[in-house]
Amino acid sequence: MTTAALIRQITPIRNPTTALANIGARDIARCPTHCSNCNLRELCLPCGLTGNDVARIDELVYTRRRVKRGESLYRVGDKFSSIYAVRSGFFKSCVILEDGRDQVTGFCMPGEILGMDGIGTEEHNLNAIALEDSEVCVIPFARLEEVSTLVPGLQRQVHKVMSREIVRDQGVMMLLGSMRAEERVAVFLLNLSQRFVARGYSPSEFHLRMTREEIGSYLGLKLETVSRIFSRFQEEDLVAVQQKHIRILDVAGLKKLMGQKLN
Amino acid sequence: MTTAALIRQITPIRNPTTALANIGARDIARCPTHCSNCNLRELCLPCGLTGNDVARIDELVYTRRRVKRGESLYRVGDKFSSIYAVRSGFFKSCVILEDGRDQVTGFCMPGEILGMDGIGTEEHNLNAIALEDSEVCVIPFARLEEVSTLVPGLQRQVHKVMSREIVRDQGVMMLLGSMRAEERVAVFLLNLSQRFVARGYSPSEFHLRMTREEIGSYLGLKLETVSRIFSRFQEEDLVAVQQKHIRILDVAGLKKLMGQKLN
DNA sequence: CGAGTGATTGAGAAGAGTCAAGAGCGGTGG
DNA sequence: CCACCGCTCTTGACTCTTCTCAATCACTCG
Repeated sequence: MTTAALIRQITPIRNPTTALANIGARDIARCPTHCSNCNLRELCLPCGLTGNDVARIDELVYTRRRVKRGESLYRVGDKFSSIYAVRSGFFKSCVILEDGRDQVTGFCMPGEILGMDGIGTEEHNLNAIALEDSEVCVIPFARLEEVSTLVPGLQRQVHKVMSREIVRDQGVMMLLGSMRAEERVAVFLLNLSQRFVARGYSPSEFHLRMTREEIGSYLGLKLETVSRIFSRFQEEDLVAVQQKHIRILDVAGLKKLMGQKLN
Repeated sequence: MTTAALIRQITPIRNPTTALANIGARDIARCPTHCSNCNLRELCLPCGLTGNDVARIDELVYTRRRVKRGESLYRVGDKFSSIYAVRSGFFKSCVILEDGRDQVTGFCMPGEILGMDGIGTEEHNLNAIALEDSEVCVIPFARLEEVSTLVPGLQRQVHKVMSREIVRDQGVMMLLGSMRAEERVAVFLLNLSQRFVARGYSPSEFHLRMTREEIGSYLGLKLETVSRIFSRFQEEDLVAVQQKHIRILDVAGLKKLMGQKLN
């Protein structure tokens, strides 16, 4: 990466503002960046905290950072200093093996936290790459730890967020370890749907931000297999697929595909 | 990511070099229950803490619990109250789907931490089952959090342990998502070997505590496939397998198996 | 409008799964 | 001590899912 690109990337946004899932740049400049005003707060780090404690987070989260589509928020080996709350946009995290194999380990949407892979080793173990122009709130982890010692509720919340990440990963292990291709794709779609609902979007109709190849990588399948399964689902009237646009027609049908497993 | 990193990664606690020389089960049984005296302290929760801070953990960890082979330390749905440090023995963690599928999500050996799957939801999301008669130190999590607010080093350590668990899981996702059966088994063996070394055991000769079926479940393979691959490795003089007794003959050869297929 | 990605589809190959038989090991009880 | 049982492991033959390779189509962007 060039220094210029690096500088652009780490340039903080000076005038913090309120979070609305799809506000334009002009609006951003106008509103303050405070968790207490952010409409993602119920999904994000402050979730479950009371007004007072949220105010303590406000002190922490004063920087934002934009990441253009295709650029990375951080890369393997980068020094770890902060975790990030996605404000808008969409990310994938992935590792690249020396032989070139690239494994997507997760997708991240607004209100979700990125970067916890770096805490243990003090450098990042994953790449986080924007799948569309995105914006994140930068949460300096050392300061978060400091404030956590003063605000037990916040400490607890940090632990919960990390624990959920562990449980989530183990869900993916289950998916990769014991499900057939059809089931994997069904789980993937249903999971996306759920996450969109939680953000106030339609549960049944959405745009995939990632390519078939990225989906395949995440699910441990080849892109052709993903494509074939989308086609098969379409034939069976479970979903309507048009390139990246997905409409889920039969949630029950998709769920039935996977024995019983509900996430 | 390097192959070495991957092998390391699926190890729960990346230990800091200080290998412990030949601790046997008998020695462990003799020492009083204090982290500061424990042979495993360099691998376990206190790893990296100074004498003073370790003393604070001593106050926390006053209970131990024995778990007989085949019994569970905790089960899905149990109320979460503590995390556990394995003192002796061997555990697997697994989830069981309604349709009977059973996915092993990890194996846990002395010095490693179990139970962090429960923090987020306040109940456990996994089953932890002893593969041999085992003993764990019980660490009440609420008290750990309290003490953490007073001892920044400890808070940091808790975060590191959790983060490593996240990174470990992502290593397993990589394994399940993009490796062929042979590679998976090779990584599995090399990883076990590393973890035994860190505990002062032979890197090349050890007993598998788990069945072929459990290995298969963990690696996303059927038990027959695991068995066949062991046989193939034996034919190629990479390892000597006799039921559960494993001798690794050619570490380099096993490592070479990984990364032969480009994507 | 054309170039370049990304997506779909087909045919054939390969890897892993399934089913089944039998061997090895360890414990139990006659 | 031996025979038997139950469990785990090994091996073979066959099946089937998923991958690979390749051709073609669909969109997007300049």
